[in-house]
Amino acid sequence: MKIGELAHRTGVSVRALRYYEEKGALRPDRTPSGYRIFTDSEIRKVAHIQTLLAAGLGMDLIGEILACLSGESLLLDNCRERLEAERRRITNDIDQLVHTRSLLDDLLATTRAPAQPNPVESSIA
Amino acid sequence: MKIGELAHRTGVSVRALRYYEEKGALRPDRTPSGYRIFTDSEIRKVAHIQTLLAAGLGMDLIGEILACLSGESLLLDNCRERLEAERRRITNDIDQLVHTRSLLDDLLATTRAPAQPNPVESSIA
DNA sequence: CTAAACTCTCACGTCGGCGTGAGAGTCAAG
DNA sequence: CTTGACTCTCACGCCGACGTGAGAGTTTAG
Repeated sequence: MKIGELAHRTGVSVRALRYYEEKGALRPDRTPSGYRIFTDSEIRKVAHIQTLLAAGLGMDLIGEILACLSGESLLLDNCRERLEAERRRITNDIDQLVHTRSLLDDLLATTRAPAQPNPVESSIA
Repeated sequence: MKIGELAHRTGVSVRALRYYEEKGALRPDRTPSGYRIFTDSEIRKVAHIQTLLAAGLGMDLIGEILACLSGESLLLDNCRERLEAERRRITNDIDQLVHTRSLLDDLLATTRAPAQPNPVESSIA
């Protein structure tokens, strides 16, 4: 498929897709005239990129990761260390967010407290 | 205390403290000559600002929150709604991060799996 | 064959949370 | 009174993930 369709099917802008390629996260083929051609599997990759971006990883690292994965699996040890570092950072972020959420709860509670039925928490809380 | 000491005691740069004031999150007095004068309680406020920033809230909202709190408690309903929206966003972010973390675990596992002792998870996991 | 719809490659604009001088006033120590 | 450490107010710089034209070629429907 061409870039417009991929954009439509992933909900990601054309510009963003080109940017992902620029960073090495996507490696589409080209038609003789220069148009990018993507396969269905790229849809999943785009979803992964979005997920990793949302988790705070930079495109440079994501590019390396996807390059390792699609090129030929088995990441360089170098790359593994960076991934493990990111994993630790994410765990810290989670703890931090949980803490911050209770801070917000305090703010919301101490300023007024209308009766509230149990609001069904995050799957983890 | 003056801004340099507050910076030293909070670990936040002088520039950042001035920026927080500019956004209405801090409201220091001034000496006749124009120097900002902070009280000890500002130390806690700065910590809160850092926490909220790390959780992804913008300085504009943080400014409103701290203004409400320090001015006189009881947030405007308007402000409460925004806080509750942020709370929901944070819960979503947490779920998202937990999901992303397991994605990273998959990546790290499927590419190689050396014996690993239990690495002690986040307090919540 | 033509016009609309897509796509291509530059390349500059944006936004937020500060960093980093520039130039000038202020305060404490000797 | 001077010197050096702080502080003040502009105001431009930075970085990352795109947005947004500009100008030009490609493809497809009628």
